[in-house]
Amino acid sequence: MAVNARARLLSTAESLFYANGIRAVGVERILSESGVGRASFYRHFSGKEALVVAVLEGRDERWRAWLSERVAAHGGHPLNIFDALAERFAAQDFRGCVAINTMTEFADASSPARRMAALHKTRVIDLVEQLMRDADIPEPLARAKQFALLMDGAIVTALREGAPDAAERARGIAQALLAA
Amino acid sequence: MAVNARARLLSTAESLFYANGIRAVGVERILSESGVGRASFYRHFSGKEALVVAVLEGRDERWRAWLSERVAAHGGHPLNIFDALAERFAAQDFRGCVAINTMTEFADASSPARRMAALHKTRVIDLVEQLMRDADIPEPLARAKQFALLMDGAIVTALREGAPDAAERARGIAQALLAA
DNA sequence: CCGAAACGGTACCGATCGGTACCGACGGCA
DNA sequence: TGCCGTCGGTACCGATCGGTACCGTTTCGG
Repeated sequence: MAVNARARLLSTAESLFYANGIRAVGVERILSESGVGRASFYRHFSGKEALVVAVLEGRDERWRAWLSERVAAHGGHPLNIFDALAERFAAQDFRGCVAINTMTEFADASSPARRMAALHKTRVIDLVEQLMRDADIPEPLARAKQFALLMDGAIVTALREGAPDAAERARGIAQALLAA
Repeated sequence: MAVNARARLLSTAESLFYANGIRAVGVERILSESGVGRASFYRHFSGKEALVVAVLEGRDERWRAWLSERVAAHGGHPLNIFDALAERFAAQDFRGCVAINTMTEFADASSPARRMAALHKTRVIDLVEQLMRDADIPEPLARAKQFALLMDGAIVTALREGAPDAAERARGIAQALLAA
């Protein structure tokens, strides 16, 4: 018998949510594309929202791991964040940031999904702050928040333009910022 | 008899879409809250998507008019864009940018709603570019694109943090950019 | 070797989705 | 006065929404 129903649900849901939006994907479709039975789904998750939160949680973890790895590969400097973003923006399936998309799709700021999305962003800022410290940049937290704003701006811009240019643009701004 | 059904539909839909998200608001709710009959709706709009596009169109026009006016009121310098944004972010009903929200909610980049949202952003860039020219800033288009990225970043950040601080942060970055 | 746990499949629930058809009532204009 | 266009109201459509209940089957550990 097929095992790991939960893992399949998470994987399928993550792909569908990211590609189509959360509200646009019904439970039915997740079930059919994952091959998981309806009952099994509700055995693992209390409902759709719980699945959304779990997906966001996994995405947060893996995305930050990916960012760390790619930044290190580009040299480890905070500016290399935007080199990593450029890679992501060029991907065929790029459709923005799940956390941003979640914030726009769920109006209630106190909903579990929104809280998870907000938590993701603060964790990214923590990561960036550590990169700042590693590079001996003064006021690492303030710098990290500035970079986070640039990252979000670049993500939205890349989604709008359908081109990875926004990463370079943000990188240029960040460079001017550090030089000032 | 009640008149101006179309105007009421647009006004009600705009409020509901902005506050709750587009997919989250059904036609039924727009009808009941606007007091417009079901048939009248489909007489004015070919469907929900046409209504969405019309709402985005109106929003684009009025938002840019509002931005122009507020920037002028703050002095007319491109940096005053972020003073205007700070006002918006502080509003109780602030829930990001309709164009950004639309881009994240609609996966198909070629859909009319997405095209309208993209058009809005290019028009905003045009507006910012003109502000750059008025302030005698070199390379106005490149500067406008940088500012647009900062604006989007500030909007997303403000939505995430639920506080208007992001506007000042973006203003600081923009200032450093012009000084460089 | 047997039972518990996890599984896939399906029937079903009320609610709502976007959309169509038709109705009677009211408005301004000729 | 009569007519025509706009209006609000409602019944209805098939499809899908998220969620529940129950089924028989498979896998695995005691």
